[in-house]
Amino acid sequence: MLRISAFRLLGRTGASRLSLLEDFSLRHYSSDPLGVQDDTRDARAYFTTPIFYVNAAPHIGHLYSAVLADALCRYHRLRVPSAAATRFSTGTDEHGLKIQQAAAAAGLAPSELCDRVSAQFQQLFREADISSTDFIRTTEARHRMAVQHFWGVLKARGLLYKGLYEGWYCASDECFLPEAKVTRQPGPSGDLCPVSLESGHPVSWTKEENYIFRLSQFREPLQRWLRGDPQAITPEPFHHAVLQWLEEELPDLSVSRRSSHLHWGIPVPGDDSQTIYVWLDALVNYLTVIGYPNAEFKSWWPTTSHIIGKDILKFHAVYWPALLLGAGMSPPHRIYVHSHWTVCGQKMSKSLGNVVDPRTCLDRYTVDGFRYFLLRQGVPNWDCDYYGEKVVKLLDSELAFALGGLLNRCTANRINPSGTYPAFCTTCFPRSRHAGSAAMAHGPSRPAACGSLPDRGTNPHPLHRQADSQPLRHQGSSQVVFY
RNA sequence: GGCGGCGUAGCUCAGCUGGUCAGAGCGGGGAUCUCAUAAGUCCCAGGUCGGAGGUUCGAGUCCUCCCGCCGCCA
Repeated sequence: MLRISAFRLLGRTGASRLSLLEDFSLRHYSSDPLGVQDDTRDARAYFTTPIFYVNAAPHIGHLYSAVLADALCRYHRLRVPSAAATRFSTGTDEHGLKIQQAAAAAGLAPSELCDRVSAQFQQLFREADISSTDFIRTTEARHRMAVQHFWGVLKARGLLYKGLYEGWYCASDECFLPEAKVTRQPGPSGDLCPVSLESGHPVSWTKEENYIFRLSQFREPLQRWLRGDPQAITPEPFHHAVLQWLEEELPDLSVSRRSSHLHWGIPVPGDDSQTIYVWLDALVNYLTVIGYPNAEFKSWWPTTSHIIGKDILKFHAVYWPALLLGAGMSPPHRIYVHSHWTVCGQKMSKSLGNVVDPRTCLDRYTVDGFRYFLLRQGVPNWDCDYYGEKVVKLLDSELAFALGGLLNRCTANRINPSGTYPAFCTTCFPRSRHAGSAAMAHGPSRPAACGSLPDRGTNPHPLHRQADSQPLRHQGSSQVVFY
């Protein structure tokens, strides 16, 4: 879809904004992978990525979420150009036992660790040209206030109660587990130790008093919400998956932990012995950003679209809507779910050593190139596979040869001696923060602007590299490339 | 074991709500251009739409059974 629309944009002379938007609305691209049929057209829209846990450096899955959200956001801006109509939030999730433990291991205060890793995410998103309007960190004061207020609302509505929880608890995963999800493995001393069936992390029998959220009460309202809005969660298989979860028993949710064990978080209002469960804490960020609990947030909620990975579907499609209903609010307008990227057919993992550094990709394939690849080759419904050759071939074929070839022909002196070009529509191509973006080039200045682009010198296949092991070379040459 | 999702050209995927008896990109084969970055343009081959039944005037699309993969529950 991007190719076609880019083609059309380039081909048009003096395209007005209105006719352009009309054109878009008239076209029927059934290949649109996200099923974006924005039925709240001309309304303001608020897009969010998940907030990313700062226990590790960002990977391409994080970037993929951000790029998807960015694309949706930019698309909405094209439809509704007013600066006040679109809002896009991303950020970092900075509370939790893992952060607490990782910081201790590194000899840092948790806040120092958070500052470092959050900065990495911010840097990545800047480099990737993610046009978010907000970046939130759950350690901010406004967030603490929002969460505590939200808690107070739930409490006032009788949806929280103190309960004694007894069961297996996994500190690493920060969750309680039913017996069925626990297995035994040989421990260091040879005896069998209980571990999580999923993660393999140790679990221990825990008996403690926590605050419990009456999640079970929302099983039917959640079902009604989803059945009443088949588009609430897309793609459709994920909608089905959530409905299936709701066919089963939905037990109440423990939403706090002992402060003596977990102190890096937000204390329960009026009870310092308990810390608010990190997922409740994290999910409220979506409200914090838009001003909750001040009344202003209502102008952005619920016209909200969450872009999430499938691994956190349950939190966003079951717990979060239930919490919102409990607090007297509507669930989000849309939840767009994407799958994961594998690398050469294998899941990324540190132990395999195949984690792909997104900043390396942005450098190697250019920012727009890698963004294009993620959007063009990504299929939300399925896990998609990344390998260097695939990226290179796609960019060569579609950007360099097809689109780039068109540009070069149009700008060649033999073909266009007067150097006359249509002006770029600035609505469609807002000034990029990246120097050298071809979109900046218009009119006679194009050659000069494009001259700053990486060129291919004498190498006929500049992006053809063996298994993304060699970086693109920049050579001094008068020839330019569209990227 | 129960429930749910998925299975479309060599590869990656569109094909939503039954109706030009299936398309795109890549890959493959052929032709052509030499203007522009040794690239472009055009044409072609390639599909038991997992298998078998059924409903229907008509099914990739609906129903049943079977096979395979994935997920949830037990």
